[in-house]
Amino acid sequence: MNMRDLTESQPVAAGETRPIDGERLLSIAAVERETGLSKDTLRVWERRYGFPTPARDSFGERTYPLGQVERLRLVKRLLDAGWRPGRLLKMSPQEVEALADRDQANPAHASGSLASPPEPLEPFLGLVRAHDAAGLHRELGRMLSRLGAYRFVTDLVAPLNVAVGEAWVRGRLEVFEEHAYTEEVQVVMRQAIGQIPVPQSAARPAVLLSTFPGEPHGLGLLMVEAMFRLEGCACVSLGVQTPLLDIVRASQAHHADIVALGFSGILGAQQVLEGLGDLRARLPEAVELWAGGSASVLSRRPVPGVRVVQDLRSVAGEVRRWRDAGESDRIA
Amino acid sequence: MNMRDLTESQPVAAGETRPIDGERLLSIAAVERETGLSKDTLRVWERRYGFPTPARDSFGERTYPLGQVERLRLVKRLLDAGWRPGRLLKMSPQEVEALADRDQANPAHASGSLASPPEPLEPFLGLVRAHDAAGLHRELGRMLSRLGAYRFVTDLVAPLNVAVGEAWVRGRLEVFEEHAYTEEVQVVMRQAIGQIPVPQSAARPAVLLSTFPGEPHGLGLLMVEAMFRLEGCACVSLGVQTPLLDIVRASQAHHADIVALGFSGILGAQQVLEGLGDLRARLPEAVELWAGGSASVLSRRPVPGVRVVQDLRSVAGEVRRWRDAGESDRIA
DNA sequence: CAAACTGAGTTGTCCAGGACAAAATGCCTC
DNA sequence: GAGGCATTTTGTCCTGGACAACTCAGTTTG
Repeated sequence: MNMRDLTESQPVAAGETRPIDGERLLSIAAVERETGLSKDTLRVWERRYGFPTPARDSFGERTYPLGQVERLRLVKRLLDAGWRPGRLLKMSPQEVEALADRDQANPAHASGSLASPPEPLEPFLGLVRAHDAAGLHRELGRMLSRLGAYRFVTDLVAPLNVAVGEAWVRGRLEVFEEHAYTEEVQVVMRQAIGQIPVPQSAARPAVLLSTFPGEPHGLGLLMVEAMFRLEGCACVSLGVQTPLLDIVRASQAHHADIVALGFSGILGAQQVLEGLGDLRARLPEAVELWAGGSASVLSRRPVPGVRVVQDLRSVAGEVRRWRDAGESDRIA
Repeated sequence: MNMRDLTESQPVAAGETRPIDGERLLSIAAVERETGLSKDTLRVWERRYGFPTPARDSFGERTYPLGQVERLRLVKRLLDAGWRPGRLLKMSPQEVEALADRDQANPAHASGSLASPPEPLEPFLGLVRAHDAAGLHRELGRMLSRLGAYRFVTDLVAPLNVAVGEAWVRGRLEVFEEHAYTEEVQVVMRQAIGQIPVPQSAARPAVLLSTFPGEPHGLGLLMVEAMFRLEGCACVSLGVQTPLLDIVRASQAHHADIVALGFSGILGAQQVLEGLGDLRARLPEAVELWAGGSASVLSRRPVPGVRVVQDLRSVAGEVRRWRDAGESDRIA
């Protein structure tokens, strides 16, 4: 049993093809889970680009060696960074890896970041890389106390998320490191929300928060929730991945004035636009539909009747607008 | 635009087939998202059982009317409760609905619940049904203070989860109600964990917590985390849905002694067993692999080298066992 | 010179219908 | 009833074709 080989040394050795005797091979379903690439995509890549090249088991079903799965994960990462599969899959594994290392290489999505970040982020990234969960927790808690909930969210967590996301697409961070980071930040974010005074029960606007199915990123949701709470809104969060029909029902049940959805960019452009359009048509006109998050589709192609809130800081102003506008035409 | 029809009246009218002019139809991908049934399954049901019967758009692609999606959601719910599709799909919509209402109807999975629940659950279920998120939060917080973290988890949250799960399969609770409940309980659970004193940094055993991809249920994870923390273990949670390979890497990076995974029963039996076997083979022998949760596969078919922890209460004993056994053969 | 258009190439998803392992069920024996 | 064996059920995987949606480079227009 070459358990050692698989667990100990992990030199991100992409591109090995040999199905070593005794090596555990992955089914196409397993590869879908590990990489996030759909079965359809995996099959069509094989047909078109000649990669991956899974072996077949005794039933004629695809079995992927670990090395190819690693390479697929790398390709997926670059795909998310704006590269196109046709080019990546024609390159040799070495070339692809070199590409991932280069910094400004990303063809699209040139990060027009702020000139000077409001708070230094490096110490926190260092803790993530050092796998010091307790330390990260401690330091985040300290910053929350120092900055207060509002500035903690806008000046630290938001830019930190961007930095972590960028580090990830550049291969500076492993998936599990990003997971551990997200978890720790969530804990402190909930703490931050918990220390905001609870508004009176019938506070308005009443906000319903969630994400679409397939969108597992809940951190952005927590950040907006903090913003809404700081403005004295009544918030109900459904957590992530609520089916569309249930969002509609929940908005009725909770008498929501605003339905706020988060988008991280994982969902395809079409899914986002179709979903928002669909939801818009199913919600009463009086209920506002807000969409936010890092997904670039939102700003590129506006959906009628959907308010795009890119910056967390603008939530306050938008809530004020809602309240000002409301006095006249709302009766309830 | 018959927006009204779609948003206002929701008589759970299953089984209507007419594609009303102007009604928004769903693509197969959208139905997959709404129902949780895979595209393959939807197509094969259509072929075999004659339901659903989607219309086709101008490109020849399936378009599902809302009524059929509702019926599919109902069928999915009964499927999870132990019924078989062949029978459900041959029945008329009315028969299926009647089935959902009946109580002890469930053919398999007869809930062998405890004789007397330690705490009365009805008040909490009432708050869930009344969509009183703030009230639920308040009452849970009160119970946390009254019972302390340990009894809060074992005597209230755990049975409450079971009750909510049962109410859901019986159609007593909507999906969004379950989402709102889960979210609120999570908040209080994190609060509960936060009030447990932090162990010294090098505390042992070091526990890594997560779930497999496809397993989005994170509440159980929080409950075990509370149990571990109460025993003075060092916990690192990766949140839900971590790819297998990343669980392995994380366990190395965090020097985990125990990898604990949660299973809610959403994942298929095969996926669970294959995943656990695979992970077992990839983890060093010294690292223990614990599996818990409501998934029935765990108890039915044990995986060699995987410790099944069904009851939250037994975590304490198991940790003690680990510590006792450790003195002799562990060096580090 | 920017903005709008156009056409070629790329890419993910959808389709049909066949196949089969894994799981569940029913049947038979002890 | 408990335990082994045949049968049915059921989800997933297969092939290979099709095409809408998207990207991008080149061109025209205001």
